[in-house]
Amino acid sequence: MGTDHRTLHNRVLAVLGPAIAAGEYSTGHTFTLQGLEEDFGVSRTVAREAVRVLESMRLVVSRPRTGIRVRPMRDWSIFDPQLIRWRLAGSGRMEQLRSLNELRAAVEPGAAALAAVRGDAQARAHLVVVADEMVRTGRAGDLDTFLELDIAFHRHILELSENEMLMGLAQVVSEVLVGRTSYDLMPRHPRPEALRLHKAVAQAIRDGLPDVAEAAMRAIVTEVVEALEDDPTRADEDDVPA
Amino acid sequence: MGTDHRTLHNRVLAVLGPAIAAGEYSTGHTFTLQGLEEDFGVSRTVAREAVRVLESMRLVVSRPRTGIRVRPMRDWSIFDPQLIRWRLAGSGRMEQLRSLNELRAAVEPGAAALAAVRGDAQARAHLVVVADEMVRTGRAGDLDTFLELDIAFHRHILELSENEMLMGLAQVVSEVLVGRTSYDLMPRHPRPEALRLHKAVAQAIRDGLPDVAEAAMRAIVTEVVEALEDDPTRADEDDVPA
DNA sequence: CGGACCGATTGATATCACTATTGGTGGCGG
DNA sequence: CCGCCACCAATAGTGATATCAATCGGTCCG
Repeated sequence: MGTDHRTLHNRVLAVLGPAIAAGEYSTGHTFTLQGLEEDFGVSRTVAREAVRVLESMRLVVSRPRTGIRVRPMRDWSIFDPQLIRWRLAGSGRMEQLRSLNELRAAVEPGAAALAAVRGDAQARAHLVVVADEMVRTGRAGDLDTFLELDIAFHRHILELSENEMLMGLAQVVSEVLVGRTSYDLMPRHPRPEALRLHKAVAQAIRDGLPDVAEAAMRAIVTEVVEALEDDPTRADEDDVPA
Repeated sequence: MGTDHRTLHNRVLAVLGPAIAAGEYSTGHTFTLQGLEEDFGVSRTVAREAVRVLESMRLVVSRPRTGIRVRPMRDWSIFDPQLIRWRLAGSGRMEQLRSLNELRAAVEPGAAALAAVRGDAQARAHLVVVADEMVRTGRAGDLDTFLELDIAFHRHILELSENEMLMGLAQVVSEVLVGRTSYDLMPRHPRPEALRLHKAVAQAIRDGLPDVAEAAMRAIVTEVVEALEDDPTRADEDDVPA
């Protein structure tokens, strides 16, 4: 799930990235390579590679004489799944989740409608299988498996849309779902209503009913957005599994 | 506008990135650092930094003994503006533009609606100024200035939505607009209808009319999608400016 | 006020030692 | 004779260090 920590520069990034993403260094703050070397106890090579990655995410710019400068947040590549993960780890988590879910609310209903008319029949039918699995594991309270299925479900729909950009959002959606679960923002049992809606989306897509699929998906994502706005720290009640 | 070519690793990326993005190396193809050093005549450090960037974009994975392996396209961070630019430079340009515009069609109308109710009055009013400028330079046939204004216009709306993720799409939209212009997919004079619609969006947002803004924006982006589908190689007629 | 200079800092290269992965190889057992 | 397992060695990436080049910001002097 997490980033590959085998390499040193990734371990530097695992600290530096979240720190910058969380706004601990204000826009315009400058690092020096030497400072990073000393702070993290790594060689110049490693420090530079870490900076290169941050630079490619547009979090910083590196220039001679000036050092490594934190860029304004508006420049960041905020669709980068790595950056999303970093930000979800920080204090602005709720705000970040809200933004992401608003994006999902804007995009996923349309994607569901496309999926109902574009995918091939077999792939669309498979969605119902996944939805059924979700219902089963959801009732059983197996959150880890449920998460996997939830990700697979939404990814599958985005892929059925046959639009590259929507398919690309699958990574973003995946991070949202993982983040929501790993930070205990999911109820211990998914809401029955949510399970029903997932099943409804799957069936509508299988049956080639774009309007129904869109409406049901819209219900899913708007429910999520509202749940976050209602009670940011605790999403739902429900009793504890065995 | 383009990438900073001052550094060597960026020059390597400027060749290697588009090549991978264009699919010239099939999934699973492996490079070696040594091979890259020799092919580009650069040192190991530079080759490694380039690989780090490709890795952070999820185009490749680098592992000992295996080499640097091209990942399947589904894994790529296709919202990375750099990657978008690389792909727009390649042979799949039309397909890429189509996907991007479908994304815009999904997102920008909703963003316009949000902008009409969220932004502060002064910022919303400024949009009308930009739209007027667009009409003027559009009629004059000054495509470069028009491009800048067009980018500013759409970015401004996305920023008024006060949603980080939508604001992040401004970079994507910017790449689309730049790409469409620099690859001569824009008519020499923007369509009068398009100009009118931009003005309508601006006024609706200024006047706090989300439904009107959404409808007008929808008209803009669907027109763009359809124009691409009608005639992929030539977007419009119109006579040559003075 | 403007231009030349200085030094701090990144950019680039070369080289060395280390480590992880893999694929072969040989031995043992079924 | 075939298959499985452990071990070994080749291969490539990983990390550290030293050194020089290029850049640019600020300062000092004319």
